[in-house]
Amino acid sequence: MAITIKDVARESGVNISTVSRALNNGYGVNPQTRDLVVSVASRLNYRPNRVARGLVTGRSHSMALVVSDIRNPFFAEVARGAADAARTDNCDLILCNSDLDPVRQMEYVKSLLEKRVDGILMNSVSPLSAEDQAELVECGVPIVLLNRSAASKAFSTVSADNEAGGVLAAQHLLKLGHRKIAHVTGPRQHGNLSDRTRGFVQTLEDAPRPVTPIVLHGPFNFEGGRDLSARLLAEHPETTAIFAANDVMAFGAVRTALDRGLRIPEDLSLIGFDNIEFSSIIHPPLTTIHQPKYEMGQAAVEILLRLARDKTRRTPESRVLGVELIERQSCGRRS
Amino acid sequence: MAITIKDVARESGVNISTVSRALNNGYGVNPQTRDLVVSVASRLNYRPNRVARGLVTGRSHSMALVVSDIRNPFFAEVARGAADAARTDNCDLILCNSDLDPVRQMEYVKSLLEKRVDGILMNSVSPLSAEDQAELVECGVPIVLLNRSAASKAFSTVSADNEAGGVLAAQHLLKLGHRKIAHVTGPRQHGNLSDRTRGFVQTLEDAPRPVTPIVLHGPFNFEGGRDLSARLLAEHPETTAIFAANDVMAFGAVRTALDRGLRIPEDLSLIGFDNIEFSSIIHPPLTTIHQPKYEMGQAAVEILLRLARDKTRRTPESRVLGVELIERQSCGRRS
DNA sequence: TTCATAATTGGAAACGTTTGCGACTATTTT
DNA sequence: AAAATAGTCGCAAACGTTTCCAATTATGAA
Repeated sequence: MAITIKDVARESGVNISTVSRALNNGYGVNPQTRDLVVSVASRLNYRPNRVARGLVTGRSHSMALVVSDIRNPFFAEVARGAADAARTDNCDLILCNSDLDPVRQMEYVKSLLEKRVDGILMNSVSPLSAEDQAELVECGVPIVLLNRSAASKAFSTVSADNEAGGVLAAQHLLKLGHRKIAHVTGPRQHGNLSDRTRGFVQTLEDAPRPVTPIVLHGPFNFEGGRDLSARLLAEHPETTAIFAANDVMAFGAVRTALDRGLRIPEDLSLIGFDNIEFSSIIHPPLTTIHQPKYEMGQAAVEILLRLARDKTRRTPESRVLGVELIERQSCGRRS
Repeated sequence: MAITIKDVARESGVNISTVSRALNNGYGVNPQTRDLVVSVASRLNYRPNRVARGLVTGRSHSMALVVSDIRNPFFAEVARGAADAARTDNCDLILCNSDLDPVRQMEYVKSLLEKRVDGILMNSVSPLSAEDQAELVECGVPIVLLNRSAASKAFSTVSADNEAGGVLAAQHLLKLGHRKIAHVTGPRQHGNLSDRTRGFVQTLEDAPRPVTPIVLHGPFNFEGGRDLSARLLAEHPETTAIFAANDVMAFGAVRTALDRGLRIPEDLSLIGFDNIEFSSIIHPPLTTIHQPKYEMGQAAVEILLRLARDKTRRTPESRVLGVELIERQSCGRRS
């Protein structure tokens, strides 16, 4: 059996309450007995039982991260930021994959509530029914949503400045002299994607010499990028630049370009969004809009930590983090 | 405050022990009162406090995954498999990133022990000192190591059949008629890498017309693959095929080939190891040895789960999972 | 020296469960 | 009809902490 606070108390000839005080804050206990207790504890190799502590303090010192799939490099990066931030407060991070399945997501949340997690960082609540969402805001545990700034005001949110990213992409293409511009993106109802699209389209239309881009919606993945850009180039071969709503869709566009014998960036310019690691590895290295993924995870648990401490006034907090244009070699100049 | 078993007991007019029995196994309690209790519990929206339960049962229903970095796609896939397997037993998965730093790794482990996790799935113990390793085997919590079959017999292990993967790669290249073959891999002391190397080299040397490959060691990442193959091709331009010890190194070799104006697979054949998602996305799609990453994560927590249940005879268990050649378009025929 | 005060410690309740044991009732057996 | 048995259920201890409160001791001021 593991050794407990009682063993330490017996061995040092004091009461367990003294042991507890000596080992925790150390305040209000005689330095001598404190030293004694500490030495006995380390000699016995005592490790406090954190679940017992959690029972009385009400804090479990764990956070949860509910994403659609950790295999998505975007979420992996967020997870790393979140885990590192949690570690600074001795919290650990529970990983849940929902595949955006509402049932699974609620199952996870309920299980997490039973575990009394101190906070939950969630990918999305949009697939959830209104009742489920209401239950989430009522359940009492702090929740922050990722990249869902448009969602209910009841939740805290952390997101990248998606609209600004769209603007950056448009400006870059404009500056390079492009006039035949297209945009391939995910499903229409996708909140932060439409922010990107809005910033992009608006900027093109507000330009001194306005451009109206072609916008295509489809699956938010490699195949979507590949197929959408194939359709696009078949119908509009005059297109000189494509802005993809994320890097993986851009990779799909690269594949299509290669299949059609187009050179990048000579024949076709490509710009992505996310700046995942493989954007710099692929050929040609992809010009893209950098999202501060690691920092988003970090910021999210910082908010969660704050909310967990102030059990009183828990006003939701929202942060939007800046994005950045990363120029690599997939965009070329047009006269 | 959250509502507890006492509230349910009071509301249904029975003792808390009856509530507990009714809600758990349900055995030994009158079907009528059972139904009553269940309905009251759901009406009050009662959620059992799992930390209180954990305190008495001694099981926390959580597992931990300690990897070097979740951003490595290999580990992300393992994590997904582990999380899914854990979910089947209502366990959840705590994610820890060690960066292979021994200090951080031990900190994490100690923290996990305090949390009374039911098991730990670990990337590696090799950076740990002998005392630390001894402490791990002594601590009483089941541990399974990933891809470290050569490690101490005291731990359970799950690994891919690395040697067979090396054999497969060699056979494939031989079959395509290659005679000038090289192998770029990670640092020399890396256990499972040397398994791959051994299988590869042995097979080439044992062939009817034996081949002695050039073997280069370097950093186990993109830059390593890029630089090693650059050096290789500078010194041995006659090389027609390279086996990289993982896909990311292979991507580095692709970059080098492109830089030198070599076509893949016409001028240079490439074969990787891992079969991460981007292997099929990159151009040309990479021929590689598939590791069952998801299944490895799954198998690991299955072992952990079994070990957690049988607190008695805890004999370490080892499983090695098969690998598979995935033929894509980065390897060509030589006459 | 005496009293007030501060510092240190112990006792015990509490956190929310599970579970062994005994008591009581209903059912069956002889 | 009495005894044995099975089915229900309540009581209370236990899990390992933290923390409030009271008790004791040491310290300083008057």
